Amino acid sequence: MRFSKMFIPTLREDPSDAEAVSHRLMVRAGYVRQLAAGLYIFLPLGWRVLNRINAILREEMDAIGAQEVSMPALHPAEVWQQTGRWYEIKEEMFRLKDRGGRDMCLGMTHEEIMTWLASREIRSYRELPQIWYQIQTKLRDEARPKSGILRTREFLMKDSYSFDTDEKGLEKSYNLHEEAYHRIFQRCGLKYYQVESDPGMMGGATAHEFMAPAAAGEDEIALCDSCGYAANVELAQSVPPPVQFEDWNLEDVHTPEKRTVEEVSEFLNVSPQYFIKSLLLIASDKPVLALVRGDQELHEKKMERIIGSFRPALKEEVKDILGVEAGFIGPMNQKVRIIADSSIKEGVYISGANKQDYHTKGIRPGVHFNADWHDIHVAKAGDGCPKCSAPLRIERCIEIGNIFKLGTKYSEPLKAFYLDANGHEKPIVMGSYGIGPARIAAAAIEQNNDKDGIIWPKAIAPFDVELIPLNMKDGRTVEVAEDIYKRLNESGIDVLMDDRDERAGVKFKDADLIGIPKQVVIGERNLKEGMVEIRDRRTKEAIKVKPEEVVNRLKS
RNA sequence: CGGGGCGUAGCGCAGCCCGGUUAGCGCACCUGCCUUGGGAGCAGGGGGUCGGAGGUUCAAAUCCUCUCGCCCCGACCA
Repeated sequence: MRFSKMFIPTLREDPSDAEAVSHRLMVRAGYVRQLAAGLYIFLPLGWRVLNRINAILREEMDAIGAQEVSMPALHPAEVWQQTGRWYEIKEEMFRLKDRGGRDMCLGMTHEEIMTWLASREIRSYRELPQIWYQIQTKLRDEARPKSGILRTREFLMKDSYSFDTDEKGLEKSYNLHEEAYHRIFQRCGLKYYQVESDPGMMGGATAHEFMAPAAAGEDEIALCDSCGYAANVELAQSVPPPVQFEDWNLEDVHTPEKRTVEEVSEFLNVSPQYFIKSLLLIASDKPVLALVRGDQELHEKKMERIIGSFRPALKEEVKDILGVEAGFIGPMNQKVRIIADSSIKEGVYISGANKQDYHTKGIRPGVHFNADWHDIHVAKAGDGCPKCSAPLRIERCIEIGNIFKLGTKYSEPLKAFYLDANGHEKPIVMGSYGIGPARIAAAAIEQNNDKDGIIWPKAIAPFDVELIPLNMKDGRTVEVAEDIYKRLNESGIDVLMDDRDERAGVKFKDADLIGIPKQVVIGERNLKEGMVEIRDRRTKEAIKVKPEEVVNRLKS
């Protein structure tokens, strides 16, 4: 491809509204343009990258026996009503009516439609297993689109769905995907982790996410370097650092105007881990008192799994229900239900005295109060690994893929049943597996860039090599460039030749910005000795070779 | 949906507080000369509903009200 014939609108300056590195560079290097919040146009370079990623996805999906299909983006409401998601999902779903007044929606995912298809077509265990996939646009009315193409309202997604006769079959399909995903992300040149994830509203029991570490990511994962434990912070467990307790006697201490753990801790000169933080929550109109250690935070998602949805109590509610101001509540002599973090089961603590301006010192859990014990704290860096106790690390990541065991959550309501060998009707056991190609691209940039621009991993770069004839007015330069261009094309190497009549500096800057991993520089200086230069975008190292050797050197 | 910020030429910005020539700068763009190994130089030129609507005023990019859009933080994220 010739640069002069390709639409590559590079920008000299950073776009003002781009924060994330990948966003900034994709706009600046001419890969994407923004149409509106969360809506992006992929320009020729960007589209090439996506297609390269998609080609890898197809190869690896096909390799595990998955079959590509094409699904409508517009869905009738009925299917979504049957699984109940029409009602569960709120503003996130784009809804509309057709001319006949029928309720429709834009597909945010395709469990319903895939299962609908299976329910109509799959009759017998002989037809199973099946894996169907699509690489198509999904639409979600995101509450907050952000970080360029990382979180958009319309996005490409590789979704696959497995259909099996039983759990064992599902296990197999799940493992096939797991392995395929490893191959995919490795081929894409990403650094990533596989972590345990929250199955959430997708239902089902087991789920994993594939996470690419990057500052622009929205997720945090807990990692143990010693045993390999890896989990999304949304569900990660941890053992807070142990505490050497004092043998305090039970007594009330005067703590005037000291309400937060920090304030009381400072006032009494006792570290926060000797405190019990008491938080009053309102769950479906019933108050619940949540207790975590003073140096820990309440994990709302974990709590929600125990008591259902809740909200923090208002100041007045605290007074009404507990009879004391929020800053002085504690676990003793409570009538409300208490859920306490397991990490405070042992020890001697300070907490609110349930009377104004007083805290109680010497509280022994199990002796002075009772509670339901659960893991309700947020795992943080330095906490002990739940498996091996080594200290955990927290890393910020971009979720690039996920795999879920759905079970029969969708097959039952949509009546996707098959007949087993004994003639019994059974629900198909399903799994669903997603990968976001644009997120792979963004993660690759986040992980591979320098002050000059993008440094693409080989497999997903828009081109394999950029040819840079420095002076298009020099006959010899053009002649040699054209010759190398022809040879590269003939040998199946994707090449972009910067044939613009621009100064050398412009071409170098653009080449570095665009980030094609190899550059071949043809300049008069080296041409005098009959040589051209092959440069590595990442290391900036250059080697001189004869023009006719370029193809072979690039192939090796 | 809560909090914050920003809308002035294609891009990046100044001007706005404290109203008053013809709305300015850099880059990009067009023409010519010149130049060709890291975003050159000189000369000339084109390009603006100052996000939109209403109001205050003799006079509004500037003050007031409303509204739309975008970004960031949080909530949310099937």
